[in-house]
Amino acid sequence: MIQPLLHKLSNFADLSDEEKAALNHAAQESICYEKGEDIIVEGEKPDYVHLIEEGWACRYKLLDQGDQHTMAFLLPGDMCDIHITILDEMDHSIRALTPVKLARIPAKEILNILDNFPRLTRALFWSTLVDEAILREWLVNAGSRTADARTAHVFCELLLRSHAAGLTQDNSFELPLTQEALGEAMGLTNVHINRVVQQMRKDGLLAFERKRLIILDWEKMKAFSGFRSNYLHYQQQNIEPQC
Amino acid sequence: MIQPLLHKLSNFADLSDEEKAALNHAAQESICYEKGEDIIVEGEKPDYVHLIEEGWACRYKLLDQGDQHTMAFLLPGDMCDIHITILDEMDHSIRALTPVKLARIPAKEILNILDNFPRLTRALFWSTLVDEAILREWLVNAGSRTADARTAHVFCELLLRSHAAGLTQDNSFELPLTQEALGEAMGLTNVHINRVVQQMRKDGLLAFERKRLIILDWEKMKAFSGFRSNYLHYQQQNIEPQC
DNA sequence: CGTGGAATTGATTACGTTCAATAGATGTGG
DNA sequence: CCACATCTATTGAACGTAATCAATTCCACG
Repeated sequence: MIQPLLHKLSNFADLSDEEKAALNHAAQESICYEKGEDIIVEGEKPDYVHLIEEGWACRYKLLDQGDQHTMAFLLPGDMCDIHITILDEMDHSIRALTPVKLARIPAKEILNILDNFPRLTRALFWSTLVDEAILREWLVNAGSRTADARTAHVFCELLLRSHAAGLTQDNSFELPLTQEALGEAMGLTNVHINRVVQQMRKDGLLAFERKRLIILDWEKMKAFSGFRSNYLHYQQQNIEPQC
Repeated sequence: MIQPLLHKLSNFADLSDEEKAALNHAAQESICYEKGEDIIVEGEKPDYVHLIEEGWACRYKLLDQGDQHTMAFLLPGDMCDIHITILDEMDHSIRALTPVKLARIPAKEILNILDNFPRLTRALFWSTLVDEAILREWLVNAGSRTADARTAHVFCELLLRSHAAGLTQDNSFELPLTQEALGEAMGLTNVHINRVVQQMRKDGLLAFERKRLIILDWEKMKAFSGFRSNYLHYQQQNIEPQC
């Protein structure tokens, strides 16, 4: 199923049934990975483009001393590696953070879409540019925001992205990550993530229930983290929740 | 003149005379900005795509408290805002760091290239994906490297990028930035940049002459910063200098 | 009910900031 | 060509955020 992708792209343009069918046709084959498994490793040149159907993954790089840094969270509806149609090889790796189900789209199917479905092509290009915009915001986050504001900012983003993929209930979404995995994305230790999250709970900003994150006070979260949603480029109204 | 862009794209593919002429035709009109002037401001939707011909610029975002974060350095041959062909509005601003000369390419000229010059289109898409890869590396930099390694890493990158644009002499290139401007990109204060640069000079890694940065020991710089050039996706040989 | 991963807490350390002052460089007008 | 103004680089001292190291508690799951 490619519902999350369709749901996300609908934020950019209303796709025709024909266009939806083309996407669906391309994403026939599915493949599953276990939690913790590598989907693509730096240096590879895969023949397929991967689309997340269920579960979470991350982009990451290994560093000299053996530790690693997460550069992106990939959730249902996100493309993992559309770059490989152009670039020589992957410059980073992708790993399953939960059990994931992926659509394997043959590169030639993507090229077919690029040749024959201009509006769909623009929608995919839009999605790529949004990914780049997210990267810019994460860079600002890492470089100029304090640990607590940074963490809150990513939570705000993930709520809206989950919402765009049709995965929210009210102001909550499934966040199936350990504090350690969060830390690797924020450039913080699991210890410090823990303290930051605790403080935000005390302040009534958010709550956790199982692996579900509930944003209790959206306006406060935005103010606290300096979050502005413009970089996500959602054109739809009502993208922000009411709390 | 679009020499720097052609020089850079030659790292991806050998363009035909016809393709070069098409690019040249698109980039007829030029415009100059003073040092410190904004070229594009967040929220705008410009009608032209800007290409740097001479000088340096930067992408930046303003933060709550009035300070700002630089997300990219743009040097000759770099496109500022090819996104605006798809996205609704700019989610960040671009400013001249030195006096700059830009080519203003009408959006319709870009669309013409996209429709009629597939190899050129792929070359431009390659360039966009490299920009995204640089962003990922900067994110790792900001999140997981110490101030000195981070600074050295960016210097390594700028040497190779300058080289790709045909702007190096031996192992040196013009770096027309204040330590404050560098700091805004690294998420460091000007004071700390100063100390880091001084230490690297003492260690014989690099030297400054006017506004020119000379890499004295490339291998040491790479080892010190954990720099690997793969993310720049240059396919040409001899991209790395001999020291 | 026991086991192992995840979350939590405490104490210490270090990297980089902040504030403040000085020195150097660059540019401009008289 | 000098005097002044301004921007940039440099240095010092104190502070603070987040890392590190080390335990302990919690919890999901077999």
